[in-house]
Amino acid sequence: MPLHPASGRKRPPALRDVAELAGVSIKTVSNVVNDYPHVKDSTRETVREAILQVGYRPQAAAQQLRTGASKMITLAVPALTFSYFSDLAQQFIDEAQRRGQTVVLHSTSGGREAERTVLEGFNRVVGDGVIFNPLLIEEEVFARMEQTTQPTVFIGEHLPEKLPHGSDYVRIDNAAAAFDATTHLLESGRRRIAFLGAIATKHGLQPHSSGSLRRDGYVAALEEHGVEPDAGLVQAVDDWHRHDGFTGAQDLMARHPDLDAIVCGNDDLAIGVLAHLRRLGRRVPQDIAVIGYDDTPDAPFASPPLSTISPDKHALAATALDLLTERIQGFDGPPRIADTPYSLVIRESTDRAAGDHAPTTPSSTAPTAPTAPCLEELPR
Amino acid sequence: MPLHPASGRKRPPALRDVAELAGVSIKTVSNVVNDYPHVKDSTRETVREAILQVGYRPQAAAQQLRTGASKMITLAVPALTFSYFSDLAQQFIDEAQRRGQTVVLHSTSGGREAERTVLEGFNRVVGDGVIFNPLLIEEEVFARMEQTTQPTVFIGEHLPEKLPHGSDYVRIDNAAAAFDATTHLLESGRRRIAFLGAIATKHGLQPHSSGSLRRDGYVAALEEHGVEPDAGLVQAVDDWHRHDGFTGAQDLMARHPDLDAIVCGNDDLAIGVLAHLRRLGRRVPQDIAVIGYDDTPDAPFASPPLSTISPDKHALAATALDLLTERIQGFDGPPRIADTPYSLVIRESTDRAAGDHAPTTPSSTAPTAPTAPCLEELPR
DNA sequence: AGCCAGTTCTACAACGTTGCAATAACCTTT
DNA sequence: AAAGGTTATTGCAACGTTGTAGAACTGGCT
Repeated sequence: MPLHPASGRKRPPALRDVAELAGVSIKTVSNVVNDYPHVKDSTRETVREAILQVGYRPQAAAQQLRTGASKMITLAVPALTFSYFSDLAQQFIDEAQRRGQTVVLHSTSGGREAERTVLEGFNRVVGDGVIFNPLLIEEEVFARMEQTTQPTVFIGEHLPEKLPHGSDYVRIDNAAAAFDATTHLLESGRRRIAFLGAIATKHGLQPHSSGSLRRDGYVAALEEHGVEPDAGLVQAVDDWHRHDGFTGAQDLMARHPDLDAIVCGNDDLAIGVLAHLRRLGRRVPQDIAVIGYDDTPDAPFASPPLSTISPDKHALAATALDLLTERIQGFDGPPRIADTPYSLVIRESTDRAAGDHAPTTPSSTAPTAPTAPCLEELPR
Repeated sequence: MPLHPASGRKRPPALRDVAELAGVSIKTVSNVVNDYPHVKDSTRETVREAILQVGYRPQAAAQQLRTGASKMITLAVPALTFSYFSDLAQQFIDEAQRRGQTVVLHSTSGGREAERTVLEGFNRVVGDGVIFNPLLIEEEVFARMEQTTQPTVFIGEHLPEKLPHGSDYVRIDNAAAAFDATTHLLESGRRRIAFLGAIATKHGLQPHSSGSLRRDGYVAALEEHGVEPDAGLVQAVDDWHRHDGFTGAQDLMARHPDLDAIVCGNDDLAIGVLAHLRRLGRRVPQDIAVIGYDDTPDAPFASPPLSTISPDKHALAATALDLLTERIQGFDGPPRIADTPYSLVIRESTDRAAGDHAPTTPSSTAPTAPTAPCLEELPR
């Protein structure tokens, strides 16, 4: 029972222990482990046995120290309690696993300090690069950064004017998506359309947050269709949880009982909105339409099933990992920006003819879910 | 621009670089970084400046190699697309962050192979210990394991007869919780109570899965109240997603239109069930009661708000980390089993008098959610 | 001056791994 | 039987860090 010199704890088996047992050099064992071709078959066999016998497994730390690469990447998102981020995290984990990488997960829990820590490279180096979805961090903090301290890919909507050197950015064109969502409502005849989701918090308004971008798309669509935007129809919320949707709808409906549609900043908000409308006795979609954003797993099971913008999370994850990998492998060009596709998913919550047809397949993103004998339409 | 000898990539600043700039020894810099007390104030200052100037950050890998500890722990769960697991993961991340630890997240995505990989210690050592929530792994695989290859804490319900040496187990008494849930229904006068959630898949039935334990509690409660359990009222499902709840309810209601309550294996299933009942025009809770398990963030926003078993996820995470930390610090006693509390949360879906009172506060688990000016009751 | 007790700083070694270069063993071919 | 080539194996050094032990100072006391 060998002890670690510094800690006094049991030391896990190392190459040395295998080598001793197999009667070969440490390097030979290393060669076997790494499938180096020039090893005699008989030796390889002996070593393999010894490995099993002592239960050897390579120490990632030593490999990283020696090779300079850890095959680990850090993913920093606000909080897994948002279904959008837990879905997204799952995509990253799967995609990384496919590439032989391991994901270290950091949650900034929406705290500005936590985000700054991420941006400044944490307090220690762990992993080869970072994928970071900021929410709150101020633009000026970005601006001050001349360059990143390790390969970094930003995701999300918090676009700074100028990315730090050494970083890339993968986004979804939020304004365009919100434009499409709003256009869909306009084309189905809605005219009094509210927007729920501008963030006005104790922290002050976020100029580049997804809320503002989506609102811009909403406004643009109205203008394009000759509908005068009304600032009173843009409802601020404290946060983007279901709960905020509920109270937001409360405010909105009290002030504007004549609304015939609400564009929501995300699905969680929309689900809260639906809950309030149900309470008011407003029928969705007959009296009022509701559309969300994110296509969370809840959306098809909301009552009624929720129309929404469905970002291609898989493409987002894959693209971000591609860019990050290039950075890790030494690419040192200027910051790149990649746009990722999205689609408009129309379900019952915006479909006036609902209940008559609409065989919508809920798009399940769960990896193990069967391909769905599925749920056609759900009554409200 | 120093290159890494083995990879040819840029080498991040190390203690050496700081030492050179500050004109002191490497060890002195190390002492400053680690707040060793016997350092002259002036020296400390010089070194601090040099650290900032070169942008030094400690390399976790080298620390781990030297000290034998990485301050990282691995969390392996089936999939973050289940709200239960994303909530739980968030709890672990927060709690670990509070203890200065970082979480490496593995997703087994329900695959048996992936789970076996976790159990066998992955292919390389990363982090100081593992928290593992198995779903599918066979009991015999556990039984064969004499001892774990690194400190391990199991969570979840898949209790093997005998834990491997070096591991602990934190669980929630599933049978008791399901017993309580069922008793609640019985006491409010329900008699034709079905159970949805036994897993019967291509993989075969899972003897120790949470589904079976919960079913056992359900059966026990019926017996205790003199209600004859009816095997026909136990409905198997392929998986535990909302979708499966929908189709499961379909089967169940077709065969037993007279049901007056359904106990669901988890909240996602229950939400699917609610969707189907709405479609059938059954009123919940007047005609039929539905109760879930997990208290996911959706539950209070379901229509109607869902009664459920609320496991104390925070206690679960904290306990698991406590036990794991003890193992990491050298505790080598026999396997321990810890039970974690749960509570029965009664919302509208099981409350016959619903709509009249019931000022239920949705228990939001989101870290940033305000303490709720809240949603009283929601109409169905 | 000489000595001790503290404080401040440093040299060394080792953690487990792998790239490099060198050696040793083995076959061919002359 | 020696030269040349290929295959198999190995020793060395270094990645960045920190525990240990000890050296070099400082100041206060006899």
